Amino acid sequence: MHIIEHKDHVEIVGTDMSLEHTFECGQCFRFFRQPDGAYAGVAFDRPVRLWYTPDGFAVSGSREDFDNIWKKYLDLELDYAALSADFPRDDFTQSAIAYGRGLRILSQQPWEALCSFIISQCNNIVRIQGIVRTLCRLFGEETELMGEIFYTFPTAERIASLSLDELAPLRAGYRDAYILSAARRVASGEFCFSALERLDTPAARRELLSLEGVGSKVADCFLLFGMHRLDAFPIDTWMKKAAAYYPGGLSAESFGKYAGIAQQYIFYYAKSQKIG
DNA sequence: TGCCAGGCCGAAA
DNA sequence: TTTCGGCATGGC
Repeated sequence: MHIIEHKDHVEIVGTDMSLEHTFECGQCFRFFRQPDGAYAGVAFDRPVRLWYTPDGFAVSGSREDFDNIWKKYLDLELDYAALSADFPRDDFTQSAIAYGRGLRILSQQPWEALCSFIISQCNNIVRIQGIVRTLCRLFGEETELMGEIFYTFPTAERIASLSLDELAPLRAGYRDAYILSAARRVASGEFCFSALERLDTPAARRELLSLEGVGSKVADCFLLFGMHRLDAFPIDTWMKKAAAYYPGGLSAESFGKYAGIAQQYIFYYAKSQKIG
């Protein structure tokens, strides 16, 4: 990986980064493909654009922002091709890896990931994106990039100050109460992300299950996408169905300490094949 | 129109 | 311990 600094963006060459696989694999709900082919969204309260260049891809903003924020957010220092070489050799897993080539697990902010995956339960991705978009537009802060208006993800404190009636415009249904409950526990300091960082993944998962509206699936998605616990392994109904295609069944042990990355390849592939 | 969606909760078996 | 109905909403 080689970095080239430009006036208003940074170019990264020598990676297998796939913007579409990374931003369209269902791990985040805030980035959208633009008419010019770039991906634009907001993370860490900053609007950002990413696009392909002849030799790699580019990220808007300064070299300092790239070094401090985007390099880690995009998980650019982990060699996904090398680690996925150790995954099982069955056709199903290998097809999933090939399909999702260049996919990277983002390091999203914990509160945004938790809130987003509470919203995700029993919901489809297009509608999740819509609810999150409304949440940010109504309660986030306005920001701007290249003349386009974006909104930051609202803080837990901001949401904790709201009522259920004020959340009703989200049209999130029964998830309103879960969002509000989680926001209040986070904002009060009773539920602390930095304390969670000090726990191993199973212990952190147990803590997460104490949140209203957080079960095993939401907990694992949060651990993977909000805390970058690459061993977290969301198991749900489609995964059990997908296991029918994998002799011997799918399990965390099959993929070692990168089970979370593997499950994301498989999730993305299974959706494309309409498995389940 | 009906099925389904990155589920969770509480009750019943 | 597993199973099951209910929950809000809207994409397809």
